[in-house]
Amino acid sequence: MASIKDVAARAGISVATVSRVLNNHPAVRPATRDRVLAAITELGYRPNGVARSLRTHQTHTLGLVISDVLNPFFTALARAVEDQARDQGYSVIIGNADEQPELQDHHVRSLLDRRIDGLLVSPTDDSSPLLAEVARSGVPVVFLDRWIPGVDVPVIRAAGSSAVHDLVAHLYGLGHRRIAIIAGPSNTTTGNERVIAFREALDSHGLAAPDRYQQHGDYQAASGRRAAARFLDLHDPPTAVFAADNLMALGAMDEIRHRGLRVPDDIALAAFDDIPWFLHTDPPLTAIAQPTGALGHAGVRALIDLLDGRATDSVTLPARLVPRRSCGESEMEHR
Amino acid sequence: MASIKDVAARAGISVATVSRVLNNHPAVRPATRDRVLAAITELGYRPNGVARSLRTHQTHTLGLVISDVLNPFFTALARAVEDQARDQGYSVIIGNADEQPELQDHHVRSLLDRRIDGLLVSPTDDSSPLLAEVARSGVPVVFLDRWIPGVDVPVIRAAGSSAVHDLVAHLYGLGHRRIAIIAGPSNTTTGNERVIAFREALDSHGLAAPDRYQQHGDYQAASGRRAAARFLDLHDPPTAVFAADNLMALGAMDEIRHRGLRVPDDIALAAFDDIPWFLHTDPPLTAIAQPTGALGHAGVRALIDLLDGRATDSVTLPARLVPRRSCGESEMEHR
DNA sequence: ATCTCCCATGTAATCGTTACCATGAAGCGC
DNA sequence: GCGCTTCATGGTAACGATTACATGGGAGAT
Repeated sequence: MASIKDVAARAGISVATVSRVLNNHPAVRPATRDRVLAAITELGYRPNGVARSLRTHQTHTLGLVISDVLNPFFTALARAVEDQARDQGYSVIIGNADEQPELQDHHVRSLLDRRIDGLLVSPTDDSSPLLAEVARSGVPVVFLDRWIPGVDVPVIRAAGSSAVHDLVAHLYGLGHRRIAIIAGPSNTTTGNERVIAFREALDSHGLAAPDRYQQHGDYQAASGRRAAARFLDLHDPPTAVFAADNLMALGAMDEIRHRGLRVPDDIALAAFDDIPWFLHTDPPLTAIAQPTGALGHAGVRALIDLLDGRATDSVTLPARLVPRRSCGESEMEHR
Repeated sequence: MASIKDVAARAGISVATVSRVLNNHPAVRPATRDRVLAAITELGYRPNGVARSLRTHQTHTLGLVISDVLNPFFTALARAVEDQARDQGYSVIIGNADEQPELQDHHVRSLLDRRIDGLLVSPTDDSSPLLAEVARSGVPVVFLDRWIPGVDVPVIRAAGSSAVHDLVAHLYGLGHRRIAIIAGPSNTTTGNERVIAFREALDSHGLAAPDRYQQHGDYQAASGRRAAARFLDLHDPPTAVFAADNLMALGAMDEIRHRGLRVPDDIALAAFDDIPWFLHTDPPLTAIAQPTGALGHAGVRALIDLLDGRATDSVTLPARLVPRRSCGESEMEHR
């Protein structure tokens, strides 16, 4: 593969000048620039990004570590991150942590070894010594969706609390009084937040929140299924279930159907995270929609601000309730 | 950030020896190795992958260019590729072409500039001068799922044809005689193959395949919707529709429901690509399942074989029919 | 005791760029 | 016409690693 030296030789000029042309430095005579450009096309030369990175200490690459690529929420998030990064001239390397802290650490280390310019992370849990150290050591880091308390980096996330209140109000309005939650892992920030908002909302309607109406899952379908099974085995099963993410909602739906019960007639179901498929499930699922694209875009912007040394704040965007048929019929049905 | 020189200084030794320890070269006295290791942990040293790559001409990174990350089939494929690559000590940079040839070229170029060791591509269409040239120039390339005729690189894909025959037989068995297809773009190999298999299957049952029962989409939901609308507007609409990918099936379902019709009572629906959500749609969708994980794994193995200079063949894996309720009731219902 | 040979280690070239400094020519004011 | 600035360009050190080759010391063979 041709190098800058070959181009220089071909154009009868020094490598320094070729480099100037490449980086469109102003001090190059137009005639020379043309000669260089000609040599470049003749040789099919493309600058070696590796060498460039070594010299400039920049890779124009961002690392994105997420918990589960197969979760449509994270897929959409990754897509948004990639789009925005490309717009700004950056590539993205995605690391899929699969909700495993060790795998997350593996990816963080591997990305740092590749000298990515900055890191976007949605941490698997709320304490990662490695991430804390990385952030402290000055590597530009931004948390996306989830974060780690005590680690001082910008956090880009959606505030679900008011939408959760709306959801509970919606359920209450449809007559539900025994409402259960399939929560996320209690060692994730999103896991906790959603539970807290949920309990507050119950409280504000004077509803009880007994322990047996709260199960913890791991954001995977199978755990949603197990949690639903526990609820349905109770002597006074809940009339409505709120799943803290889309995959657990799917699992719960699975279990409910498996028992020959119907949503919403026998039991209502709602989920955190809206995804296109929810329109097409049987019945369409009521969900809390996060502004996924905006989150990804804001995350990249924040990280690039950090890279460029600009001041960067955390961003919290609103989530909103999207009522469909899975909690019972209401007058305000949306498509 | 500490470099190999710092480690050498700290251990009172030359950089060559540190490098030997790093690459566990045998000719290092255990005592020296320990001193080096100690210095490494004290300094928190991590080798600079960029410098290493420049020197060794290897990045231990693979490029994966796919047509649409948001399509669950490709998401799962990407996931499988990443898993297998990690097992083999490689990272993956994913480029999302969004079914746009120019974006695909952008990613290919950007990946090559980063000097990835090899490229996995699922081409957006069946002719890409850039990819042809890249392959000819000796860069290790493997095609995944789709390929480009005339470009001589290994192709890893699923053979859908026998499963398509099974599907048509299934539909025929349920009494369907007017069967339509929402095909993929005719300039993709998968688009064509599925149509050909479909028409052959119709033919073998003595069924006609009039032009009005064939529409082309672009593998996106909206196009499935439009195609379904055309079929439903006919004076003799088909009784069954086969969509050549999952997103177009989704769009078709959307349109059918929008018109107040029911699947399968008013019209049957089946899709190419099985995805977890199809279990939960209303009704559960009959689909042709590709061995997605195996495809991804085989793709990576083939590419690494190529990198290591081993002989590499194309691989074709079988797809299979997964009958559910969307084509009408049958005795053999699967969960 | 001397000669080999091998083992552990050091020296330095190299990968492909960028960027600093030097250099010579040209332009300009006086 | 002289000195000074500016411009276009060249030479070359560095970025951080790997690796071929050189080197010196010790062990084993004779």
